[in-house]
Amino acid sequence: MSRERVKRKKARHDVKRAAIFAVAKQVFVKEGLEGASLRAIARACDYAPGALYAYYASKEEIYADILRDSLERLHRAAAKGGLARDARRSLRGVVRAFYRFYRDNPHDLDLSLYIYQGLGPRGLTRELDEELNAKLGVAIGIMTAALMRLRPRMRARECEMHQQTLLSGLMGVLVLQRTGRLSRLNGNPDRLVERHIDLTLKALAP
Amino acid sequence: MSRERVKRKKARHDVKRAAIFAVAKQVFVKEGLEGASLRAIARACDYAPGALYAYYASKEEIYADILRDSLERLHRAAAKGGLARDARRSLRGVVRAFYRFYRDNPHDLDLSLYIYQGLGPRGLTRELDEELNAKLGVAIGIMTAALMRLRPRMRARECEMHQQTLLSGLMGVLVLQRTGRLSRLNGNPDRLVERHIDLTLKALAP
Amino acid sequence: MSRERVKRKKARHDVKRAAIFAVAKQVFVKEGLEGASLRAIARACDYAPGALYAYYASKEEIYADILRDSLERLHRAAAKGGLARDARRSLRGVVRAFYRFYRDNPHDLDLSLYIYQGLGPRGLTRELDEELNAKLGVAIGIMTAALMRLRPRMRARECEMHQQTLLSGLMGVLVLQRTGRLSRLNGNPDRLVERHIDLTLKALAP
Amino acid sequence: MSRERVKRKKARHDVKRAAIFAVAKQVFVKEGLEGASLRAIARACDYAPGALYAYYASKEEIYADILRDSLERLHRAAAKGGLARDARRSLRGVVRAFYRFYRDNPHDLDLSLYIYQGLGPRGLTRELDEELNAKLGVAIGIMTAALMRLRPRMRARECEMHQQTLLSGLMGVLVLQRTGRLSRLNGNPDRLVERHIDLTLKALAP
DNA sequence: TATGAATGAGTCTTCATTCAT
DNA sequence: AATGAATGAAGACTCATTCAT
Repeated sequence: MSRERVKRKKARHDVKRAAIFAVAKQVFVKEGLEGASLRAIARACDYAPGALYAYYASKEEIYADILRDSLERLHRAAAKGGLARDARRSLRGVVRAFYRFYRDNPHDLDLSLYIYQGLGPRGLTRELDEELNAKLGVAIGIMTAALMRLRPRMRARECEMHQQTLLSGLMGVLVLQRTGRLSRLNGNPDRLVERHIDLTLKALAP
Repeated sequence: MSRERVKRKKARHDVKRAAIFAVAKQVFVKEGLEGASLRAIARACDYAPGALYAYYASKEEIYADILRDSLERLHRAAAKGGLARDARRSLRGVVRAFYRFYRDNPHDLDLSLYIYQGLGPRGLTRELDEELNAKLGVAIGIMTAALMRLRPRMRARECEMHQQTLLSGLMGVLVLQRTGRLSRLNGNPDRLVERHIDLTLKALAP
Repeated sequence: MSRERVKRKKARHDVKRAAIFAVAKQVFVKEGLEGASLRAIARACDYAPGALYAYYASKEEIYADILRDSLERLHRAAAKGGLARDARRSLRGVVRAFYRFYRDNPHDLDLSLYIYQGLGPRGLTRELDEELNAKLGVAIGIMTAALMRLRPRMRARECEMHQQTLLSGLMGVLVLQRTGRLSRLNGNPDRLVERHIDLTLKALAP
Repeated sequence: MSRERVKRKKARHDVKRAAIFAVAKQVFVKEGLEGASLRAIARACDYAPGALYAYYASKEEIYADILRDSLERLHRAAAKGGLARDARRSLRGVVRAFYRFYRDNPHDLDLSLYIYQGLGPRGLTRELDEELNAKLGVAIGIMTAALMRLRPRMRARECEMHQQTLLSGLMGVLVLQRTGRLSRLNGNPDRLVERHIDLTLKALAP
């Protein structure tokens, strides 16, 4: 077979894999992770269940792909959010980007919470787990960078604390919002996030 | 059948339902949500699977009962936590109680996050949702009370904001912890919660 | 529920389990062990596959039951075969019984060969394996007894050797017969077995 | 297409088929009969699964080829084993060779037992069976020859009996060994085979 | 000749739920 | 009130085989 043909075949494969991936993501968005079974995905693709195995070696691999994709989008969003020259604006930008990403893509939040439910990663391979955690680390690193720009001499310990305070704050807002609690309490999630940022900024540069 | 007999019958029924519930709770605590299948619960009760349907219309109803119970325990814990005379200590006590409850009963956290994902097969959830939210409101009210004691003249809006800031902070810590993120970040959940409290206290009474 | 009713229920259960067992044995005889899948058995029983799990906890348990039954019949046959007063006749009787059992129930031969195919017991639990091997040991013990009656002072080592020589001889005949080789070679299995017995008897009491 | 070209094509085809066969044999030796799926073989050949169908009409045909090959190797081994001048040594050599071949290639034993259980999906087996039995006949012929050398005037009937006695003896040892029974009985397969040979030799030349 | 996607039937097992008893 | 048998659908995954390319 000519190089050309091999390439085309590969391309066709990739296109189809991407299509499956897209459908899988939709299924997962519509049905939640538990509903996004191999069968369900296959059905949505008009495939027999076995057919998916030409593209993914296991269900977990599909999940991993979805999560990978999610983390990459998060990363991009955070990076873009932290571009501002001014350090304060940069930090605010990062945190907002983080927050908005999950606010606007609530299923990504579900995903990132669910996958680790139970005691640890459920079906994911050790390596995969590492890879995904690394990806998340990179995204969070952007927040660290913004913090350090704000106070270049800050000790690592302190920086970690601010970062975790912010992260937990915004995560809490997201979760309360996602589970419907915040509306019950008459709260405004956007404002709450700003509030968390303000508190940290005040603590950092009084 | 005489009224009396009907009553007794009802009483007997309730006792048994309570017994089933107690066992179900244990099973759920030991095995987590996924492991607490109807069959598992029935087995633990020394009942045949079908028998449970005399007391609960569906598996979801059992879950609902467990969640109800969870919120009640949370409520009690929060109330107890807020008993201190001193307003600051009282606030700190409430928040800590909230936090510790979920920290020490992580399955309750799972439960409270889970129930809102995937609505459950029946229409059940609408009314249930109302009831459960009301229960949660009561628990949170305790936090409100502590806040108001600290600054009696505070406007409702402001109070809500502080309350939500605290709540989101501690929820975020719990979620990060439960999903294993916090350990990755080298964080200490207890200290983080204290930090959130400190920030709010400082904002309230500088 | 009254004792009586419990008993009857148990009885009904046992009857059905026995029925399933009988069907499973037939399926296995007709289709071989590989063909005797849970589904196939269920189909033959006019059951949904899941229904069998009310009677057997796993496919392996069914297999085990079939094998157990086979070994028990073998044991009974061997015991009956060794009843003769005269030691020589007794030995001959045992060996013949052994041989005839498998000759007349060739599927039991398949079973006993298959189960241990591959490196070891395939899906059987350790305990089960032990149990079944013990059963076989008992059956073989009858042969040992007959040998010892023939030469009461024989050393254990020697006895073992005679026993194994006989056993391997008759097993070989069975296998050659079962795989169609013996007919090709114009051989008579019955006579061959007698020959093996004769050889051993001559060696024992010249 | 010219005759020449047709021939070359055929040759090419045969070469490739042989290559596939070689790989298949390796796979089968490494993984056993169950593990040697079409896909596994294709994978090992660096072929796509479908490609094999250009060379073999079905999986069963591959198995048949492997069995054919197995019998040929057995034949060669037996022939080589019977080369000794001295008739007794020659007989002993043949039997040992037979035994050792299967002892050292236990998968060949599995194969030769398996093929006759479950006829294979196609009608293939009828003719195949003929062919394979012929092959086996040749291998066994070597044993006959050695026997006849030992007692040139022996009647055919008697010779057959000795041959079958030996054959069944060694087959029985192999089967008992392969299924783990012999170790349970504390037996030594090599010694047992020698014993069978001894018994026959003694019967032949007292 | 070879590919590799796709099928369809198969593997065992678990589950919530129903229903005759 | 309680049983437990039974269903039917679902879970992930594998396989031999076919067929358009």
